[in-house]
Amino acid sequence: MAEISEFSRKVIEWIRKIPKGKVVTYGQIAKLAGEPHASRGVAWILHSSSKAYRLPWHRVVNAKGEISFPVHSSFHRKQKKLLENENVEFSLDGKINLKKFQWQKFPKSVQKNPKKPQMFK
DNA sequence: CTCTTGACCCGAA
DNA sequence: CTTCGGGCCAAGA
Repeated sequence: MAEISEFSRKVIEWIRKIPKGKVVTYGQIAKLAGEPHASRGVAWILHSSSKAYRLPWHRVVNAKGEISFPVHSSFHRKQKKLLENENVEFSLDGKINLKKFQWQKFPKSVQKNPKKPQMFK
């Protein structure tokens, strides 16, 4: 196993815990892993480690509930098919109803953190 | 070793 | 509505 940071390990761990029929956004995983702004790293970890760790990468979508791949891409069609096989519904626009299918690990109150250190003006 | 890239998210203008 | 920039991570050249 390659030596990876704790963050990556958490990301992989969380992804493996995604229940069937649920989807998670990149930002969601990043928050769960303790890095609210590391959604980019999450994406790359999936991209790179999905094969090595056998991760359900198809359950990870962007914040819009849409598959990140181009519509004409075979990956897009493959991911959509995998999700539909898990009873995940797509709208006509190809979007997923996050209200129903997003995997919410913790309540909303936790998502809004009263302490926001950075971002000075 | 450094530099670039990649399947992104969020907020501001 | 669109466009832009900042932020984080790891792997590859």
